[in-house]
Amino acid sequence: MSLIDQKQEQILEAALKRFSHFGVAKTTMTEIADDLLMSKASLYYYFPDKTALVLSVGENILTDFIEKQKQVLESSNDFERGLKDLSAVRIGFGYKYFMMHIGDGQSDINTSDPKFKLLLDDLKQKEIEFVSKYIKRFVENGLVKKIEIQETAQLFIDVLVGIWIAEVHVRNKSLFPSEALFDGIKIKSERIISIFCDGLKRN
Amino acid sequence: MSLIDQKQEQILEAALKRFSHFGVAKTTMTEIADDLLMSKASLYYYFPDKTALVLSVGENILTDFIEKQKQVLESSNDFERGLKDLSAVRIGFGYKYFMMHIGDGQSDINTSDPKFKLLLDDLKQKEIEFVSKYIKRFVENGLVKKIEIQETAQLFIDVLVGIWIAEVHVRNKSLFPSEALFDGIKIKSERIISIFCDGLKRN
DNA sequence: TTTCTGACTTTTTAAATTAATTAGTCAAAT
DNA sequence: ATTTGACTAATTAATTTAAAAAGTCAGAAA
Repeated sequence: MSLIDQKQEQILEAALKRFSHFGVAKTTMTEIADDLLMSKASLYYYFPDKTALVLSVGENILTDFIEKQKQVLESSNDFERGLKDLSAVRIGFGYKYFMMHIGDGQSDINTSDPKFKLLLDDLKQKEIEFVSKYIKRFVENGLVKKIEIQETAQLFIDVLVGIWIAEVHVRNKSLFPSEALFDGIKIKSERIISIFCDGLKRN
Repeated sequence: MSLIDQKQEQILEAALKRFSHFGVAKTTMTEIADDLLMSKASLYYYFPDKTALVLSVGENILTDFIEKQKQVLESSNDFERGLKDLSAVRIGFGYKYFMMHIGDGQSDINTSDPKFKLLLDDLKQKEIEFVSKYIKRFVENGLVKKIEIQETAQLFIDVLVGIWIAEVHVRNKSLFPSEALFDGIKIKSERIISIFCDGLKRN
């Protein structure tokens, strides 16, 4: 890894800490520079602007997010268990990066920026991809009905997102999320997953 | 119906028109009075303040909302069809009264007002009640598994609300809802309802 | 030559001030 | 008992001002 890459890594790390704690809007470039004992101007030597930095941090998180979800599904042989574990991973990430409000509308991040749109579209596409792949395995297994796999995968994710947003948006009036909120999301998600899986079972 | 009640009805009617069209915040008491060719002071003779008027309109809508949903379920003998029709009623209301943003967070209405909370809590309770009653019929029929009925009813509603909010909140960037948005909600809701029903079917 | 910085300018956001609108009241009239 | 014009009080919107943050650059340090 080149020296310049190393420096960028350090910056990304420092930025991530602040972003995930305080959100993007409440984090200034000066603060990040100070954390690293460097000048703000140096920061701008490694990243052309704040957006690029945010985007880079976002990419890292989403790559990790996708990877963890893939792993969980690939290592699961129990259809329902796998989807519940997937849900747990998603909720874990949501909790960890809650302050960044990635892709939930009330975002710090300028979601209208086409670069962010691209990132989120890519996320969505990949999610549908690996969930589809997972479902396909169990269809071929004969454990799951022959269904429109892509549509079902999409629907599954939509339902998880729906429960997430509904809970955060409607119940969570207190700006900061509580443990209880996430527990609630987890329980509800698992319940619907159970029924969902039963609904897909081959009779 | 007494004269005073008649006047109140007229006012409620005029208020509803404005509210559902422009939202509560963008409707002034003067406008409502003008629509009725009466003075604002007269309005205040019949309603103590704007909140009371809004609350009264809200009550009417929610009563109607509950009633229509009940009817649909009571007159259905096909489990899945009934729930899909229920969904259609809900989406219809959501479309009609979208500008009022009833109970979706970004509300015009001061949802922290305990009187509104009461109204929405009551709605929720009644919804769980009639969906539970509906499910119970089919459990007793033997067409649906023996399950935790109340929890399942609640979950069902949560899923519909989730899909609704997720679509409106994430996809609908354009303040005003499009027909396409509601079509999307309808399609997704119906898909998940199908799987949901299959998941609850007795084998 | 590559990396870094202090001092700077520009842009954005927040706070304070002012103006306009709206909610709500009331004495008097119908 | 009901209605209203003329009023005040409270909220909201627009404008201005001040502060903070983003972003630049000539030149120093490695």
